[in-house]
Amino acid sequence: MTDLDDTDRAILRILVHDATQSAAQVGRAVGIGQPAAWRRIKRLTDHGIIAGRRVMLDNAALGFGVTVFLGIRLAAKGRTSLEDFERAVTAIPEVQLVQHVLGQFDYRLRITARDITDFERILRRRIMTLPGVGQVEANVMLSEERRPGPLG
Amino acid sequence: MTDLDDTDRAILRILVHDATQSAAQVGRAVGIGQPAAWRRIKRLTDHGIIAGRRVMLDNAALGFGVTVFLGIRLAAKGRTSLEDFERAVTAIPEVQLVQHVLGQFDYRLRITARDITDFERILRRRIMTLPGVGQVEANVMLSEERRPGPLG
DNA sequence: CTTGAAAAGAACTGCCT
DNA sequence: AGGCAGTTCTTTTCAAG
Repeated sequence: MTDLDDTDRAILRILVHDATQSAAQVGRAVGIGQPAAWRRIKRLTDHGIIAGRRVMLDNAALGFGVTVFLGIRLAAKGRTSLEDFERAVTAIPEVQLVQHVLGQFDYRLRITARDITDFERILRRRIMTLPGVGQVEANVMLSEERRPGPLG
Repeated sequence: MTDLDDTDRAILRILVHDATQSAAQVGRAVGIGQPAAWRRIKRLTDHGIIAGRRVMLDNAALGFGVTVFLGIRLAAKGRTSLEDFERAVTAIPEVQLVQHVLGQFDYRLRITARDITDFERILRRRIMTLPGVGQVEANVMLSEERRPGPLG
């Protein structure tokens, strides 16, 4: 495992929040020069600690004002049913995130819909018809706040 | 609300997956030139549809191999208790995501821990001592798959 | 680690179809 | 809207302290 020092952690903290910053800006923020910052970022990327760069979309601005989290417990758990379920759930365009979990539920899904009516349509016609669905729990998201996480 | 055409949607689909691509590369992928692609990306950013750019971290590579989702129902729901709870939960470094939700639970938290022992420590000393916690449900994440979402 | 420099490429601008 | 050409900036690599 690669060991990171405080400077690496500071760099990650910045880039997780805003990856538009240049290596020079990041370097200035953490008290090192541009080449040093660049080398560190490259090392973190090469070692897979930085796993990728993505743009974040404003779902509301795209007309998808409703985000719902579903907890799904499968009725019949066989080896094949997990794969069947995953294949089917992956084909639903409104599903943003599929998490295989251990606990009260077997899967957690993040769904985006235009409005509650649209969500009901997705739930009835897409989710409830998935192979093997048992108990389904829904939580509508009101607000969300991302935190830096274990980096501090 | 800004209306997007198919080209805009194609651009977003690419950048949500990998934002390291240059405007020229994105343009080539959607069949337009570099300046046209750049102008579209800028417009999408200015209109807030692209809400930001972030690096994705590999929590496992950072030594945080365990991700747990907590559903939390507050015991006493008063006007102040929501704010007290949010303030306290925000101060826990292992909390990556705080979602205020409507449904069976009041909040959903994403927690990262080094291992299950570490998670138990966080749960007992940090989560269970939060102001107003009632019912707590935990799901340990096994795997996660992101999908393009409503864009296609 | 730093500074400085140079080459490549990406970002940005103005003009034209 | 898109394309072309040019300018400015960052990125990326180097040498040297």
